[in-house]
Amino acid sequence: MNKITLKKIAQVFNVSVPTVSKAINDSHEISDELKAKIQHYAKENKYRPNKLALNLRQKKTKTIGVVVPNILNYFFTQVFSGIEKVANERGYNLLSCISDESYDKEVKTLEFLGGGTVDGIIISMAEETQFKNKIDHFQNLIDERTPLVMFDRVSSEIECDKVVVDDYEAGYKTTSYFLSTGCSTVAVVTAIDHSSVGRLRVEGYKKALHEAKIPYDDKLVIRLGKKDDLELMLSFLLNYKKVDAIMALDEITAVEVLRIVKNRGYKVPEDISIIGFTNGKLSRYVTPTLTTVSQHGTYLGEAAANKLIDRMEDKSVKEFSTLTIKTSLVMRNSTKKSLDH
Amino acid sequence: MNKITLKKIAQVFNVSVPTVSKAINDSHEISDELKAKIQHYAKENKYRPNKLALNLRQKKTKTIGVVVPNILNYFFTQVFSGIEKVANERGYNLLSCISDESYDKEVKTLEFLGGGTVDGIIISMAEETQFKNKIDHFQNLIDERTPLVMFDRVSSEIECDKVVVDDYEAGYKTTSYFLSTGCSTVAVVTAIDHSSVGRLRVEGYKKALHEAKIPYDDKLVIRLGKKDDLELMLSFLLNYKKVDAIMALDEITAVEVLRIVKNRGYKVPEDISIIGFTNGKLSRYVTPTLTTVSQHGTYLGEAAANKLIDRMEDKSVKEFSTLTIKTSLVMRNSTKKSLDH
DNA sequence: GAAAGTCTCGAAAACGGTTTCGTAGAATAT
DNA sequence: ATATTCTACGAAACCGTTTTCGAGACTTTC
Repeated sequence: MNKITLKKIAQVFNVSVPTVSKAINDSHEISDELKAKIQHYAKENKYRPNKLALNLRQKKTKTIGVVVPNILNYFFTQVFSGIEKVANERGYNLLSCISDESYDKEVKTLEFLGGGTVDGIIISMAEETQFKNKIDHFQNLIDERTPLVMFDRVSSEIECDKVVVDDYEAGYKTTSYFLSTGCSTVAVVTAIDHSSVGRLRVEGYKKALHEAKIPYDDKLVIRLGKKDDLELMLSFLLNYKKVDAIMALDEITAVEVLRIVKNRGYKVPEDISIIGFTNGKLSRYVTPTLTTVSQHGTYLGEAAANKLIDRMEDKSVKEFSTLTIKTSLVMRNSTKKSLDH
Repeated sequence: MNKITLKKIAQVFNVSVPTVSKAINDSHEISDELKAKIQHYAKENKYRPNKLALNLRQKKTKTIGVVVPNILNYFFTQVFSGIEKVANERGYNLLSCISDESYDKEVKTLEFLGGGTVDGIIISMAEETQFKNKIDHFQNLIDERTPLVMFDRVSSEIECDKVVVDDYEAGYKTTSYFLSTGCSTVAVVTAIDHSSVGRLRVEGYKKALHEAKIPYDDKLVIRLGKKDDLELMLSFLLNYKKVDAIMALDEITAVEVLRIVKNRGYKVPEDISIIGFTNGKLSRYVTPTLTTVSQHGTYLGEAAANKLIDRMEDKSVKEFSTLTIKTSLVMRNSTKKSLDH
């Protein structure tokens, strides 16, 4: 009373397994009469070939594994939908996993995906992994010859294809924009200072300050740990100096900063301008709506998927490459108009 | 230069494949000396057993397929994390897919998951599937004897385990609460009127009205299609009658309603109270913060996963059952205080 | 009427493992 | 010295499928 297989059908008709296989696949080798009988029986009994056996035989699964750190982040859902679009178009299935920002889960997930389950993997590193800088599990994948594409949160020590956001330029562009609207004291709030992404944004910020001949003041950069209280740290900041612009390195932080700043009686953007990273839904619905940095997640996802599939399908050993995607500012109401022009 | 297999190792040491297998699995049948050599070589060359082969042999994958309609909906991400928690605890992997509310994708996804790829499936129907009421693909799964648990958006025509939210009671409770705060004209905005979930909430709404001896007025229920303009329909509603409470059946709609109502000069909750379904992030960050119906997604996910694993592991044919989970109101600032008590 | 083609099927091998069973030789017991 | 038990490995079967090849039966051809 278990699942139906070729063998069972073969027994029913008293023929061999290969014959049934060929009949079902409409091979010319089998007589029309027998084919008709077998096909009818197969349909009747809802025969479905066993995927595992098929994949084992063909040595491929037509499936891509995608590992994202979390799905509460709008950027990742965007990337994901980009990957999905391309995968669909090019005939691949997606097996998506969430590392939940945890190193252990990431390791377990990659162990699961490796060893034949998928043909290739697209991944963005978990926060904890970047923090610990443990990358053996990626190297294992490479050693196993599983094609790998890393995106956004990548490791420079792993040799593979990569797609990243130009976070350095984003930090630069955002800061410059603040300055062009007449702001002079730009602060940064980051909850991701241990990540390459966060650091690059701050580097860009420094560059913009430098160009404008504004001295860099480390006290203007709030680095939030897991248990730090944003409200408290922000009040220190506001007491420390008359800040008139804040760049928040993720969406939730941006929205929180907005709320706190408003609560304390500041007008946004008249007193303080705010720009948040990740152009998600929250930013569109808060009051005032937030100007954000769009990382073009969908496009990034598409690029990553194409890179991976290209490599999976073309075995010719090309050099690994890194694609850098520019960001753009989405203007809304938490910033003033630029004075330039 | 391809992946390393037992056969390759066997050739190196000039032994048989089973011997290598046993050596690697530390069987007592193999001499310590040979085991040491083989294990060392395997480690050195990063041997990893092929998952497909293993799964084919054991006839199980220790993997659960999860299909959610979308991940932009906070409720589903909650359910997902609940499923993940239990799956982890009980030693199962998760293979998560997104149907993107599309019938075709759902069919393709289930075809992918069926046929041995996973041991069991947890799914919530895509919007389009519910609309078209096509359920053959579910029946196929059942016929294949793949254990199936449906949650939230379920089909009454499919016989399987189910976990649902008590949407009827939720609609009732929400409406009753409005009335208890002194509201008298409660409207409903639904973008999901073709789904069982949406309809049940409206039924609950009707029951509450009936109990309060308020006649049901169909004009107070706005049913949004894909292309309908909420702003326009809402302005008709507000012109039609002096509405003082609005129940919105999903989070985005709730937030939109809030924005539109505020724009038109109404005070929330003084002039109009609002309650939204799905207790997500948006509701916490808009101004004023939104009172919402929490569907306890995480708990639901845990329950669904436990139900599925129980069935997968215990072959004794139990009756299918449906678990109904109660909602609760999360009080915030878009509603007035209850006059009761 | 023999040679050469079709047609239609089955046997065997392959994918990469695990498991059951058999067995040769060594070690132990009697 | 013979019977018995270990020890340490290999053979074979198996999971479910596809593919290559071979072969019998029947047709066609000259």
